Amino acid sequence: MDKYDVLKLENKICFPLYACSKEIVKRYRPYLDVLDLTYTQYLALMVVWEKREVNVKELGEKLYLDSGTLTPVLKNLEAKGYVCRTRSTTDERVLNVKITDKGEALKDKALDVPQKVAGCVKLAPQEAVELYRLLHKILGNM
Amino acid sequence: MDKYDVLKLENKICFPLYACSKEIVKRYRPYLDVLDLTYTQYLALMVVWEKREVNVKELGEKLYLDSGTLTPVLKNLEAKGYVCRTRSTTDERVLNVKITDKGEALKDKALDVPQKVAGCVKLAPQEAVELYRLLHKILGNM
DNA sequence: TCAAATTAAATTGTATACAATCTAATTTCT
DNA sequence: AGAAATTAGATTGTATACAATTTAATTTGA
Repeated sequence: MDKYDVLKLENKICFPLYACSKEIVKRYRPYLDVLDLTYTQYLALMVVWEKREVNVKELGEKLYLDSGTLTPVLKNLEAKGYVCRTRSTTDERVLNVKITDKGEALKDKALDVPQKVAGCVKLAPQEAVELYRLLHKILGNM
Repeated sequence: MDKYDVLKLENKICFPLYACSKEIVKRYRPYLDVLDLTYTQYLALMVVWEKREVNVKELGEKLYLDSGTLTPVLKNLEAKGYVCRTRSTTDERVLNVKITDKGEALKDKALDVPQKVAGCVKLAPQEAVELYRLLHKILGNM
């Protein structure tokens, strides 16, 4: 044990988080490719599917993303016809993102994606629950 | 509970992993800014600091990154004078990345980064150990 | 009231990520 | 030996991420 051990990858929590996240996102790809969606587009759609209408600020808070990231993602989803973007009439600064019929139809095609990806995360059920709890504890504290 | 609940953010393990990873990486920024390093550059340097010399393939396996990502990162680190990149004499396909004196000097300046960032991950010690175990279990299975 | 401060998105610039492809070097196999 | 297959990096193209700045709209406060 020398003083440089703190600089080793194995001794960190951030690196496995980063690596795990990337590897699992990669597992989504084949299933999302079929739907012509990227993971970020899929994340954004999940929120719009649930709320039917949401503004960019709310979406950013849910997804931990800012408008610099979301603007092109949402323009892309609009170009594909899954959402429409309209300024709020009561506050022109606010952009509302609403699901379209085509976007609603996509929801049914996406239903089996979670289950298919879940197969590659081989944790016991109680381990998944614990991981979920720990991640949300970290997120809640920052 | 309807059939669309599987498409909610809260019901997934991947999204909190993705969000947690990004939020913690963000916490590195102020400390890495001082060293003129990005998180990815810092990750790469950690491996080079530990092994002194490593080729791109080995580095990619350690970091779960491919040459498409690593090539520009390593060129950047070379431009800053922290590493040098030289082709192996026994196999011209292989590119060796070696720490320089300047890179070695940077190691000491980076020593307190982990501790400073650790403060924002407010987990009990045994929770951090468990999180570490779960993440490596997932990584080991994929 | 109306200038100053704040806010929501968009834009700009830099740095990843990664799939797909390409190139050059090395191995394998007949 | 020499063609075919494999391998290591680099390149190309697309899509994030995010800090910093900008723009336009709204709210605050003297």
